[in-house]
Amino acid sequence: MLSDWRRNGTRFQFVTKAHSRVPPGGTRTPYGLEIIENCLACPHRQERLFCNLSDGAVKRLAGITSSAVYPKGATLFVEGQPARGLFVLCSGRVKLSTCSADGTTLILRISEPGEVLGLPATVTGTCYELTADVIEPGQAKFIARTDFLSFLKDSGEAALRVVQQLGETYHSAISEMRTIGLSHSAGEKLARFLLEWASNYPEEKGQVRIELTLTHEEMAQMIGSSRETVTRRLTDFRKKQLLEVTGSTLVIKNKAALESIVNG
Amino acid sequence: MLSDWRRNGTRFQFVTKAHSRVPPGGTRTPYGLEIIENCLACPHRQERLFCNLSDGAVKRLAGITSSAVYPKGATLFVEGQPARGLFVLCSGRVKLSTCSADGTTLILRISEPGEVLGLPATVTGTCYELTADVIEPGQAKFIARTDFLSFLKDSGEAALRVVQQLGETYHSAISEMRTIGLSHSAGEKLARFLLEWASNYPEEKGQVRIELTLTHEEMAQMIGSSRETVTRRLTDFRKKQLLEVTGSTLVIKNKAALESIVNG
DNA sequence: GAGCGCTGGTGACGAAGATCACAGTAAAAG
DNA sequence: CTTTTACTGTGATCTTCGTCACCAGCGCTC
Repeated sequence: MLSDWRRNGTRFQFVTKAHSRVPPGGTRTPYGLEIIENCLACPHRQERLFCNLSDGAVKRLAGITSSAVYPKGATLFVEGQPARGLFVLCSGRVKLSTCSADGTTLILRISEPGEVLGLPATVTGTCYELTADVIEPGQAKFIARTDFLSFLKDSGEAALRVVQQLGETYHSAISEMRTIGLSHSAGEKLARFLLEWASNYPEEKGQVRIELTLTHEEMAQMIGSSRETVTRRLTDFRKKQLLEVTGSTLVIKNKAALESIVNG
Repeated sequence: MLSDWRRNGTRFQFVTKAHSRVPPGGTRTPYGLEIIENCLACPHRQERLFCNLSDGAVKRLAGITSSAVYPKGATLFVEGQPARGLFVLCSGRVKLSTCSADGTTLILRISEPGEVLGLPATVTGTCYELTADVIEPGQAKFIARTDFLSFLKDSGEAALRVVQQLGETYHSAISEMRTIGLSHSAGEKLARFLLEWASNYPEEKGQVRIELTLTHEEMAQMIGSSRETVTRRLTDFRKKQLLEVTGSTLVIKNKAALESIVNG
């Protein structure tokens, strides 16, 4: 399932913390990122399930969170590690994966800003079931397990929010499961994956323009296939006028046709 | 992925409720099941995550639960239905599956007594993501969504327990994901599945005796393979002295060898 | 006891895809 | 500006597994 020399996957074993301090008057880091120091004043607070708590709860959380900016390639936590706590992703994108003894990797999810990482393991007190690697630099807040649990005990509001968040996480896992488990061919899996990804973008006349900053290798790991077949199926799709690819932008030209692939 | 004439999978579309009333002095139904009327006095209460709440919480829950006994083949809920509420499985076993447009079925889990079914969909207020079919008759308590949510709001204790339960559910989903997504061959998937199943039974000198009341077809649906290959791999394993099968009892004779299959 | 529904067991065949190997680019590093 | 590294694109093989087809056994009902 792995091929070429890509076999030797590199992995940062230690979290690389970068400058989280904002220079006086400035809000930009070397990465060109907007830094969120104060969750209360965060511009995204409303739209994010876990961040949109009452002022009181957010203030209390502020007391137990620590913030850091992570470069591309940084690892937030590793599968099998006892859960130290959870991360709230403020910006950037994180790859959640699991890998087997022989190095085969399965990517379960690409997390977007606003998501909570490591929540299931933190609340159950077990080990992280996945590995979290930063694939697009960004900021994350860390909350230690014990702090979080005592916070949860006091705040019924937060507990409910956590319940919802967990429900969503589960939902997306099932959805991923369906792409991998219910498809007859790699083409079907790929179509499923692309449609799933496209569901976050607006559709216009059966066409969707999506940003897909993933390598073929990574897509292969998401659908449980090999890099070469992803390349081949993708060119098939292009030849059949279903897609157009320009750099990291992918335009689904014929969404209906893709859908008919997954629905047999 | 489906074969033979087994293609036409039957599915009960409506819940079949059976006698839940216990005759005076008796605790047995026509199914030979022990009926649990009162959760407070339930002999299993201690050992079951969700049932092991304080007396107060259990009493309050009693007011909003309804109990029923389900025969084999009954369907508790169907994938895609708006979530009405959740079920607490008191006894019996339930198959959780999802199926695609062409009828291919993927089984995600066989639930055991004490588990909560339909929880993620109920708390997020979405549709059930899976279908729940009874494969071994048993009793389940039903709690309607709105009742449950208002109960959760008041009881921080219960909310925490729900959080844990969701974490466990997620954990098992990931584990299932690994069997399906990280294996190179059907044999590997089957070995993974058997070992996972065996982890609930005691090991003795590298041997484990497990009860496996699943048909080859069902196992195939659990590992995302076909009935015939399950049969073939299973006979392979027997020929290699890794297994012994007698009726629904399966003895793993050489656990180490099975493990070496999954670890490459 | 004849027939039917469901399950397990096997052989034959073909297609899909993993793997290997290498060429061509494109971007970063030196 | 060259060199290296990372990614994409294809061709040739070879294995696996899904599919079709058929048989046998078992429990059930009529």
